[in-house]
Amino acid sequence: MKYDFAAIEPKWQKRWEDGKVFAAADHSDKPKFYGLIEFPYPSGQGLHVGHPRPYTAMDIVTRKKRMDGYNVLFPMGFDAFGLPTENYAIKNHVHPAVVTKDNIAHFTSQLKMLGFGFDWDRVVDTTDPKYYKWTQWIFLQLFKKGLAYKATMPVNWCTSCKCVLANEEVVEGVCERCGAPVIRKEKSQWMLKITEYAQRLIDDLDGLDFIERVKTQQKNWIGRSTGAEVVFKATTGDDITVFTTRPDTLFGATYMVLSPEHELVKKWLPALKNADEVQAYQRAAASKSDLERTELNKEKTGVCLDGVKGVNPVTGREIPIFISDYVLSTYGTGAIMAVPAHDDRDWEFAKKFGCEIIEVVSGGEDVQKAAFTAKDETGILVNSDFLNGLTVKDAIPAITNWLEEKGIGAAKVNYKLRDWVFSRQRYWGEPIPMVWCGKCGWQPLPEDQLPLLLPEVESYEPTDDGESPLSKMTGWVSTVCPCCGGPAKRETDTMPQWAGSSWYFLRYMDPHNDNALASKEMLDYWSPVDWYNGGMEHTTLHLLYSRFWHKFLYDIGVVPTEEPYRKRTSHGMILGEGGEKMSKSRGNVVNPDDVVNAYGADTLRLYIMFIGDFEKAATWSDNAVKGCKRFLDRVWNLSEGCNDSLAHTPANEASIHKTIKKVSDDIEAMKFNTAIAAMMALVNDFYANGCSKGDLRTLLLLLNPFAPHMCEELWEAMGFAAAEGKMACQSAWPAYDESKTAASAVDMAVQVQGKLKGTIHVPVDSEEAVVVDAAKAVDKVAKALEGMEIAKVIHVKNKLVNLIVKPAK
RNA sequence: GCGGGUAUGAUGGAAUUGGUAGACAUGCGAGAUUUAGGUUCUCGUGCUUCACCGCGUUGGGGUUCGAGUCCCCAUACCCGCACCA
Repeated sequence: MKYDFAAIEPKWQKRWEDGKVFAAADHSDKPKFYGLIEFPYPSGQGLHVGHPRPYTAMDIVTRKKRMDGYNVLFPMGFDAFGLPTENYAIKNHVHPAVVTKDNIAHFTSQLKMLGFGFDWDRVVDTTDPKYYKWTQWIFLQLFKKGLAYKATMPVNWCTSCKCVLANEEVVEGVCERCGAPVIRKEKSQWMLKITEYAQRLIDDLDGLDFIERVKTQQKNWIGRSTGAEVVFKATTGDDITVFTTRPDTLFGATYMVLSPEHELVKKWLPALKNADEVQAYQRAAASKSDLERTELNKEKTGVCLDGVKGVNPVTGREIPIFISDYVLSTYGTGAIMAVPAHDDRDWEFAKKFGCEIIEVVSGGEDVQKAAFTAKDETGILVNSDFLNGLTVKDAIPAITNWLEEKGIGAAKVNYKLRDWVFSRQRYWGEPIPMVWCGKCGWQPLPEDQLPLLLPEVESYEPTDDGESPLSKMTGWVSTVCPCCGGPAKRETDTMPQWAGSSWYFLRYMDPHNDNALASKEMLDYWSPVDWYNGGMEHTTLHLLYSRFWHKFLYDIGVVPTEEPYRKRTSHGMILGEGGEKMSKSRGNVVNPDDVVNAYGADTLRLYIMFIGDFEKAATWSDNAVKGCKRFLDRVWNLSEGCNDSLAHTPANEASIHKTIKKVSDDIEAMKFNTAIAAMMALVNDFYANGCSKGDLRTLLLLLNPFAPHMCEELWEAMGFAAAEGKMACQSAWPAYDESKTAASAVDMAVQVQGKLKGTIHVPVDSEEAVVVDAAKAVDKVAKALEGMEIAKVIHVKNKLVNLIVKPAK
């Protein structure tokens, strides 16, 4: 009989689904295992071959875990709010909810076709009101704890999407999604205080089993730096607080720089002699896009404020104050003390504007020629009164203490991480459940009014003035104040796409609960996620956001663990033939449907796992797919050629035990490519040595997580299903016997002077004398030994023997 | 600029603690089966003057009996961050 994947695969998919084989049990004596992959955005294009890479990997892991005897939760869902759906709806005049429904149906059928062992009873859809009710609920809790607030601030504004973006969504000055320039715009926005969690988000990484680059990337993004805040007086009497990581260089501060947006500049403006020039600079800075700001960062610009000076608090000297866009309004205090002798940027600015450069740390080259920035023990303080003679390391705490005693400064930690801009001026998102009352201010919607449903609108187009399409729905916008009952208005912005994905893994634990986001019992049982695989591109977005929300939920007693995910791994991208990113415009997108039709889902799964190192990018190759099909054909054909014995064929015994060990270890380490290679090698052995029913049985168990349809079919055909049930249901991952993984005899390398001369076949663990005798019998060795005597023997058991020789006397 | 990573046949990629480099697969070559194509099976396949010798893991040095693996220098490519004081 031929391997008819087109008949086999739908047959088993139906049986698995009808039998609810992959349903997770809410109560079980087995240990639990929660495996998670990032749920997809259901785009109109459907799945492409990049999607199944992480899904197949986690499917393999969870199928093996089931066979190891775990109660497994392996769920799937859809992150369905988002711009592409909304844009499609605008263009084609369909409701986004309709588009979403169709796309989800399409994705679902594609996923089922690939045979993933998802628990389909637990599917979540972030656009389902029963789901986003709880997304809104979490927002209300954040608001009640003071972690959600509305603020007017310069935000990233995408000129094409007509929408604000989070810092994390701006890549190289352009919109991550559409590539249009991003500019700064003053807008009133809902913000989430993720900065309040900055330190915990760093500290708690230590206890987690995350791949190292995820940890470093998150730490760098949060960007902790320690230093001090120092208060300078201005000649106007105002205080100017600056942040510095080098308070030790205070004596060398010869000027100050404020960001163009700094409040004091506004206050001083009428009194400045060059007010026009200052205003012109402010306008220029405001109109620059982020891209322009970064591109122009080679050349420093700025304007000196004419009419006000700062006073260095330790030297008492009056120093000039500049505004410049190299000082960011959103970091620290938006103002710096400039120490050109010991900071590259200040040095560059000072050279251009002719500011004084005073050395206060000796040990470097001439500070008139370059800044000396070393922060280690090489520098000794000079020109610094009571700090003179101290190292930089000692001077920092000394001056910080001094400042604290005088009340003009204090130690301070700053983070690069900014609060999360949480409003979007778009339709297709969760409505923010807040009400504005002229008398009472912002009021949270009472929880019993959740979910606050998205109203029907006539147009989903964003407005040019930057307001959400919801703002036009006057009937919906007008409401009553939950506090005083007077007339009030609803918030018309919606939440960003990251909202729904920040807690979806919790919903899987108890997806149909109407009284809570999930019951305490289920949260206690399933938390935390044991293994979460996802893309590196989410490291500073989804992964960070969801850790933040989870910590908040922990703090208010909703979830039982401080961290949501115990282990995090990451997969590489699948590139098109030619090594380029798959994209519609390049025309190199591979559709999984086509591969399934031509070769079957098992072949596709196997190939995607065999393609290369799971963590690295891999290039698609149509040819290489055929090799995996060939392998499955060979396994299939074994079933017709094997003998009836249930015992292992003696010649295969060692290979079988070695392969069990290899496949078991490799799945845990996500080295799927070598696990498959080992099984291929085993099949080659079976062809060479003959194969018994028992040999094939073990192979099927090992191969089942990778190619489950074919394995189920053979399992049944060979009569194992009658006694043991479906492969997917039984927990009998094969065990191996370490002592049997070694053959009774081994090939050892023979070297003379470290050069390979040949190999010998000797019993395992042979003594040195035996090995040397056997080595001497090798022709090439005998030749090399002519006229020589052995000076030294290096013997590595079962590996090699190396004879060191010298001329015989 | 700073931080992290990678470099192995024609190709994708393997190589516990330093111990037979190139597993496994693709491609290619030869043969068998087949009316033929495809499939399947067998054998071969790092380079080299193809027997010997020699040379081989980006390049150059070093440590070692022995280096893809460890150390130093250089080159190329990739990723992250990028005026964060």
